[in-house]
Amino acid sequence: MSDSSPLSLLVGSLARRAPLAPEDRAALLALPVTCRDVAPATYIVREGERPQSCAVLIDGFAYRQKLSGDGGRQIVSLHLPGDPLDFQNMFLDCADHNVQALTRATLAVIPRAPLMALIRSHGAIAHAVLVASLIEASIFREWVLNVGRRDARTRVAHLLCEFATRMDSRGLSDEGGHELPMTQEQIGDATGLTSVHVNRTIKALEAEGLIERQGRVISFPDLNRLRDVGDFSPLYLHVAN
Amino acid sequence: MSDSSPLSLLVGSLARRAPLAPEDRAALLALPVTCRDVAPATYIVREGERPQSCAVLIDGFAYRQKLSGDGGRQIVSLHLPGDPLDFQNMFLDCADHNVQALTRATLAVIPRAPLMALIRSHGAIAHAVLVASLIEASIFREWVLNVGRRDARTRVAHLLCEFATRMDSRGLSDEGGHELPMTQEQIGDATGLTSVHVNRTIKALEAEGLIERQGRVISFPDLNRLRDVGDFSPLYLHVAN
DNA sequence: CGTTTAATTGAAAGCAGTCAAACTATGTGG
DNA sequence: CCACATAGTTTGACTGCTTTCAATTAAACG
Repeated sequence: MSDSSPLSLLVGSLARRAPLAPEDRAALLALPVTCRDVAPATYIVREGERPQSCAVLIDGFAYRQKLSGDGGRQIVSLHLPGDPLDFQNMFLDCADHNVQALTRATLAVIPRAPLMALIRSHGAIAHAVLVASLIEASIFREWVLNVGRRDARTRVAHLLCEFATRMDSRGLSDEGGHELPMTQEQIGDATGLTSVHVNRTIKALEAEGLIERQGRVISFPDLNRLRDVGDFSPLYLHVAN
Repeated sequence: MSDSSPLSLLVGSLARRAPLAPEDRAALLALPVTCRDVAPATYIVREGERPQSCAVLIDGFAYRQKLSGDGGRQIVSLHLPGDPLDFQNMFLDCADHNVQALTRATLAVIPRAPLMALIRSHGAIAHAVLVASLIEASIFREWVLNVGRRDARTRVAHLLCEFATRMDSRGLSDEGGHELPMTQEQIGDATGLTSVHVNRTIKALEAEGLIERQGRVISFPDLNRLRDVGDFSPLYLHVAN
């Protein structure tokens, strides 16, 4: 648990559902790593590229995004500190989507070769990477459902619940509130709605007392009730919690 | 390539993007396996369960599906012969979605323990499983975009293009047409539309000469034009093709 | 402070949903 | 081989959720 290394967050993230021996943890922490600060909206991975390194989110938030032919943007997932941002590109031929910083963010960048070597030589780490990517896939499935079969009110509430739950499960929440780092346009891109309708939906949720806002800090006075509204069940996140 | 084993399809499916040595292939083909025929709509995996075996689709079609609280159904992916249907449940605590047979189907059922042992002992097979699940995740991302940001006409055309492309890439297409095994209601569940609107959309595509139908066999006289309409680019499928 | 970005609001239009009914396959049993 | 039952497709009329367009207000930032 050497909190001094930027990768200790990654170790915690991987070890949460797949056990890692001290030796595995040490090997991960010994990886060569470069830290990099990026501004909001910076592209971390671009569709079509083949990155030669793997970024891990250390601080701040990021998201995955795809563009449709007519210019529409769809955010397909959100990422919290500790999340690996492009494991998949180490194993696939080229990136099939974009990754962007949502806020100002700090990245730990690991060169491709030593990380690959580590995964090949340490079965437990390979296992943890597989589990992490399977959980990510589960979240994608839930998003297909969210965007495909729920109305605007439910969709937005679901997104907020997922965010709050994931923050909580990592102990990243402040007491009494979660800072939601998204603009209403970004919430729209994540839910398949327009920013105008997101605004109306959020104001309605606020009027009902389901959420409270002060600036960009959003809080959930009654998360249980919001979970009902958002048709939210945390099973798909596969958190012990 | 012993085509006699029901698992030879799986071997081909895994080996397509991650090389497998003859020894790896032989080990896969030596797995204990039971074949099972199921009727359309049979549940292969149920949300909440923890399966003790892993089904591989040998013949016919299947899909993954989730239900929303108000009874809506969202199909989140389609599966073709050769696809493993619940690798993820070997590594996660419990199933987060349902898997159902789309048509009458034949399954090869592998007990959990020997398959796990094989994956642990053969790095190349573990690698292939990871690559397969990463590609599946890529397809989920594209579906989020499809359902979230495209209009009905584009969505349906995209689904048809994906189906045709995946069938083609495995040599499963008949000459001059693909048998589309889905009802219009199922197409609606896969695209986030109602069956009524799917019907109108499909009839419009037919009137434009983009698709042809005779009974349940659908064909694509001009797949290139359909790809334009469906905003379809096969990059996300990660097929050599 | 001034400038830019984000949030808010209203009015109008449209795409897709809902409801209901008719029609067409498909398959089954007599 | 036909009559019936069932499942799926098709069509029309109407509704409504969400988008679009446009303008205003508020907040963030250098």
